[in-house]
Amino acid sequence: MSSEAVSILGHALLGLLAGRPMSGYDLTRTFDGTLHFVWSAKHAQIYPELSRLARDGYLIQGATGARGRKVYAITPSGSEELRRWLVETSPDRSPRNEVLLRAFFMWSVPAQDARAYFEERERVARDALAQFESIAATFEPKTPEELAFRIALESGLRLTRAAAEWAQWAAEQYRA
Amino acid sequence: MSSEAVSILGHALLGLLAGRPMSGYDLTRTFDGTLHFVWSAKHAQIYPELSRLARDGYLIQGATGARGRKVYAITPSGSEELRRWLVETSPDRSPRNEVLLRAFFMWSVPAQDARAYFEERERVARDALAQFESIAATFEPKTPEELAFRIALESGLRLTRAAAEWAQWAAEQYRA
DNA sequence: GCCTCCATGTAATTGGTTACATGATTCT
DNA sequence: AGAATCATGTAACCAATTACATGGAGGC
Repeated sequence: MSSEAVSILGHALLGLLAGRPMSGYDLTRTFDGTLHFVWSAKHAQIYPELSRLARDGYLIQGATGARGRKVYAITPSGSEELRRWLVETSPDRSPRNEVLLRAFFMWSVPAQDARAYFEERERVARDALAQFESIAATFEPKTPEELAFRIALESGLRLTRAAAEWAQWAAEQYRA
Repeated sequence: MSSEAVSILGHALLGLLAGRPMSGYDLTRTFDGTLHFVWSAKHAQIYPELSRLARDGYLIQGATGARGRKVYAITPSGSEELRRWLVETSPDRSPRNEVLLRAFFMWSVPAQDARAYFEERERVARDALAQFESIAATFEPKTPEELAFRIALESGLRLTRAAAEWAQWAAEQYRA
């Protein structure tokens, strides 16, 4: 077992596999797709982490399929570790925000360049917002998993809308 | 000179030193204070990065003061690199969001625990919001630097308010 | 004299990305 | 036959945190 501490990525993998058994390849595509705006991970980080979680008893690896495909499933010990993380610990990471960091230093460039920066930020936010809105328009959650997805989507809608409005307001502060 | 690529932290240091010359110790305290919600860095990362920036000609180190204090100032080459970063490149980091990642997996715990999670998120957001509001109440920007700070603060106000409202809404979705 | 804060640095480790490397299956 | 996709893994490197290590200056 040799239980080492589980990283955030490890917990993310447990969370995804709590839904259904998947391979490293499937998980990699999930990070590229659904989870793109939430967390990211490359296969080079995922495969070794799966090995570790299996070694420590949080996952079991089923029979190897075609093309060497390895499907992992969560164990009771893995479910318990996921639960413990979700209900007994809190997020404490100070989230780094590069958009805001740059905003801090915009006084050092011509007002015209600063304005262009915030206008571009607004455009990017409005594009993302349109994407979120089109998903939300046709999505009616029916399962607990789908409700959780809808809640995450709602965060995207609200925070991205706020970000777009902020960027617009900021651009106006640099008007000549 | 040996110009290597400058990291985001390197650009953050250039941005701070564009305001006024400072020591590594001063910069460390700035990351702990004003920049706490925007970017973080420990002295163990800052000191070697300052050496690198000085080696590559972006900074110059003035005379060593009391207790070995080393004050760095930005050079014309450093100012140009800061400008280039701000106006000719864009933020591309996919921001990781642990709060949202956990929300994704909340279907797997009892509704009561999920509700408690979002209620706690709301509390944390409202506390931060109150802090931002009290700063904003008495702050009237007079210099370009202060305007940039006010714009960053406005982001804090708007995004944190949206986060609090989202968390409240999410908690309601898990009502019995 | 002792405590706190100022001040700098390195070493060890973890987390994450890019690059390297290989091979099977399916589609055209 | 060739291309795209499925599928896994390792090595090298960069970014970031934690721990280790040292010493000066000022206040009590």
